[in-house]
Amino acid sequence: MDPRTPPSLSELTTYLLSKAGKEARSRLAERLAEEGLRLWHMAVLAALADFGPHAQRDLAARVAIDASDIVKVVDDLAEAGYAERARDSVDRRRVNVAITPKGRTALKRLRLKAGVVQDEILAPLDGDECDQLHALLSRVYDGLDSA
Amino acid sequence: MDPRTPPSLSELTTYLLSKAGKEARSRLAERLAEEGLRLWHMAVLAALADFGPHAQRDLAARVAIDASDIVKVVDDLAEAGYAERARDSVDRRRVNVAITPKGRTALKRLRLKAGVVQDEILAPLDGDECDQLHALLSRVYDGLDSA
DNA sequence: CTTATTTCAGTGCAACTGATATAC
DNA sequence: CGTATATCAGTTACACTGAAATAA
Repeated sequence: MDPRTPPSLSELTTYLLSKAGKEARSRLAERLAEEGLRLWHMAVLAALADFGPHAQRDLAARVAIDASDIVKVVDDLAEAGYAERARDSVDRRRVNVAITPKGRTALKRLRLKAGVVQDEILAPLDGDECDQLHALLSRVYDGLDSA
Repeated sequence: MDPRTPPSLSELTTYLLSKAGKEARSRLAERLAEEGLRLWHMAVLAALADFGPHAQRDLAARVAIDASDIVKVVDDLAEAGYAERARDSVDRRRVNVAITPKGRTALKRLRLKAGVVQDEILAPLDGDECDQLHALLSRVYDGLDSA
């Protein structure tokens, strides 16, 4: 039997969005697994690299993960030597998390992997079209919280 | 703390793709839950409406779900009166599944819901831009199996 | 005897909920 | 006291694996 997608689905932009997004995520997850990492590890490292140290709670908000789930992610990063925890000296409830030099090096590798996956996924498009897609998706992404 | 997304992530088209897709999926799932249905139920109904009756195994391939997971989906659709099972008379291993008139009516409702969600998600874009996005994503989607 | 289809039982991962301990 | 943070335990949903039952 031919495996063509039902037109009622493929005519939905949101269906294509969902499928392409899922595929991108799963391919990147595969690559990250080579290093024993998951997607959340990369997201957290990126947040720490881009915005500096965070309290764990703020880290969770930044990458939109549940506060109860970030504990294990930071555990793993600390164990790998990619991040450091330190009790906040003024508010001793808080645990500040910072990226280490080793973490920055790892993040560079992860970004390379992400670039490779992106090139695979966007292979059907030329450079201009990739830019167009990125611009359109940026606006869609920015509009997500409001509605 | 401001919850801005780390630029290292938002500059990745695949990140935007993944996030927008996930949001679209979860919003539609919410709407379908109002009818006691899930996303797979809609996908299967769409496949049956677009391509006619399928053996269960072919249905699974069509919507890219695992053969062992489609059993419950068809169970639910049959129980709701949206689909009918019938043993194939020539190959009695096969169970042929067909959509019922009631199923078609239900699918129309589901499509309306999907349209509403899509309008929400794509709200930042005008009509032409929606068309552009759909055209770009179609080509990305079509390229997914090859690489 | 091998293969195909359906079905069920179990595993692993991700996202969320609820409860607790500690500190403000 | 009430609130905030971090942590842990348990729940649900989802995708996949393995195996059994039936039929080709």
